[in-house]
Amino acid sequence: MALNKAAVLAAAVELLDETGLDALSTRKLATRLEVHVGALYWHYPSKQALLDAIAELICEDMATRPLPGTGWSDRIRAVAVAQREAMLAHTDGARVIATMSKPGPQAMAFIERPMALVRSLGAPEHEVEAIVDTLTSYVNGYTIEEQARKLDTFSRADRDRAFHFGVGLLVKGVRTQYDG
Amino acid sequence: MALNKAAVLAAAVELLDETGLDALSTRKLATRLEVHVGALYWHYPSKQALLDAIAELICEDMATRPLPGTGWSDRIRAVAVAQREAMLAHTDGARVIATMSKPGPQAMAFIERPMALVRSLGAPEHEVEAIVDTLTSYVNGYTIEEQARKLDTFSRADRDRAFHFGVGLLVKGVRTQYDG
DNA sequence: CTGTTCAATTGAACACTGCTCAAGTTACCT
DNA sequence: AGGTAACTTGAGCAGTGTTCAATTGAACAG
Repeated sequence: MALNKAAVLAAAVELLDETGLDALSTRKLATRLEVHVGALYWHYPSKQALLDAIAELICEDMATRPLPGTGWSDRIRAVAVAQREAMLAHTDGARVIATMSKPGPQAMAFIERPMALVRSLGAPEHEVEAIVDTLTSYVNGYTIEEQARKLDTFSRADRDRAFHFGVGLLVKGVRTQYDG
Repeated sequence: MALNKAAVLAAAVELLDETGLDALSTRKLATRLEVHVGALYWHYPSKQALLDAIAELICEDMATRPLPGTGWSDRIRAVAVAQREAMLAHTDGARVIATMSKPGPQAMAFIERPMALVRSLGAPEHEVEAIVDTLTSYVNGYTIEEQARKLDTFSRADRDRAFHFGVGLLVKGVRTQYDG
């Protein structure tokens, strides 16, 4: 009777971190919680709903990390770093984000940060969306690839370098159009 | 006795296109080929191997599409378009590419095209790789998102516009550093 | 023809998966 | 003490990827 949404979610994140997304099954989760499978479905209507909750947790992390830097380009870089870092914090984190069924409140909260930043450059609203969409698409794409194939081939330092380079390219592209 | 690797692969692509990646099961594939499940494993050692073969097919498409345009930036844009188009040609194509276990010959052949293009700008080799990696990461990230959540929310024209905008941003970023 | 070889397929199973639900067990409120 | 709502159990359904001994069928050698 000690089970609740939060406990299920916490155990699911643990299991995800230890074994990865493909090995995250409702059976193993139930075993870890010393409960039968059916009990999980009282708290979450489906495995996808549970994965969506994990995605929201990751998005909350993205949305609440501090953004060091004062200038515009430093802060937009920091947004990209926060997005990647929050996904890297969990095994297959990027894939969890990619497979979420629809953006929840925390996901919305997160994109509001780069949106406000880019808006302050004076870009028209529909281009603000396009720019932010481009940035987040790149970060997702890079991190999915990173977690799928780069983790045991490249050092963390190398991966960071490549990522920062990519973000730099994008930021330069934005700057040539709206800044200075 | 008419079964062979090519026939299995072709049927798998058909099934993928009709029902999507999540519904692509070895059982349904066997039924379509009027064969028992076990027979598939004579031709492919695992479902993943079969998915890798589909991924290679998509990559071959990326690598062989014509690249219209004469100038440098037109051709690099065309590479990005070819990459996206080849993935859009199949249901969940981008996800198939993202989950392939390792890049095969056709995948290598494809990245050689932007590599050569960027090399011709005079960038040092390690930056060539970083630039191409950034571009392909963006295209993958955008197309994964597109096929997962944008297909029945935005028109094809809208999606094309957003994509071209993103590619343009990236190209501008590259240009400010190595061109003119 | 016969006999052998061997690639290819069958048929049946194994160990898993997400999910459902009637029946039970609690825990709390009146 | 009785009733109600919250929660869990236990068993099962329909599906998944994968394995493998046994069988087929065609090609080839004597």
